[in-house]
Amino acid sequence: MFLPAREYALGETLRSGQAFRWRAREGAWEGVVRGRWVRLKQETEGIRAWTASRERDWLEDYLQTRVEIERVTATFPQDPHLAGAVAACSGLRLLRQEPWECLASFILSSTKQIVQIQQIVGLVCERFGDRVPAPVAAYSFPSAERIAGLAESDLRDCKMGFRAPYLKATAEMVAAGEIDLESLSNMYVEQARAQLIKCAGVGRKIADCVLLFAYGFQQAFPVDVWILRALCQLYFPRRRPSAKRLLRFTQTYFGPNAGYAQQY
DNA sequence: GACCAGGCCGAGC
DNA sequence: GCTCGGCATGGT
Repeated sequence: MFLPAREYALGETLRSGQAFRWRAREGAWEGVVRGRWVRLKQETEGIRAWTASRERDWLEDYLQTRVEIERVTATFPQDPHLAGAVAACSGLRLLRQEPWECLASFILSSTKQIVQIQQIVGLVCERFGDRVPAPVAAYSFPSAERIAGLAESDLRDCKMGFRAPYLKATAEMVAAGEIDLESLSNMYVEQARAQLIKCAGVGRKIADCVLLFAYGFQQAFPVDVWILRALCQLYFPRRRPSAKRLLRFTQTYFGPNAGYAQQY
């Protein structure tokens, strides 16, 4: 099928560190979205997709192809740093991922480099996910129930180290219904963030990643070590802003689409 | 061998 | 309230 999309940088989007399961193969991108294998290829007027399903809503939703990116970047503050970033990454989008996979993946992300996160997530899917229909071996992301039922050692064997008990505890909370991931989309952002932070291994940064990459809360602004360095260098040169001051800056300066600004 | 990587948690001020 | 060490694992 074909998804029309203007100004969409597929490759940049899929390897921008928001999702960890895409692989480049023969000039296309292969991955699994909500249990469906799909192969994507950039074309001038949009994105070509090969997949078993004939429906398209799930893929348009995931890729956010209907978002008019110029309307988003137009809300950014006038600022040479941001203008440079927009020019350098034109067409970059935020995806709309499945919440559980996003939450679990970012629990596994702490103090790991992206290649290693990809490796860990890949192992988890291969070992505990289900095979999905595809021309190559492909697996779904294992459900919270599935992970909750595993031994911590099974998880550690996927090279996730000290993150294993966090992932297991969070999977147990989700499986037991102590946190309802579905319901978060109907909440205010602060309320949804407080829910996520109840999970083991989830603090402000990981919560904001999930709010932004899975739920589309565009005000969420994940501050990782790299963003922190960039903010200090670009906006607070030769000063030492407190964490509180810096947080307030991210929540006011960048406007209603701060999360997009962060990604750029 | 030392140091660091898309943090979080718990202890000690 | 804030700061700081510890936490696995793999790569420079």
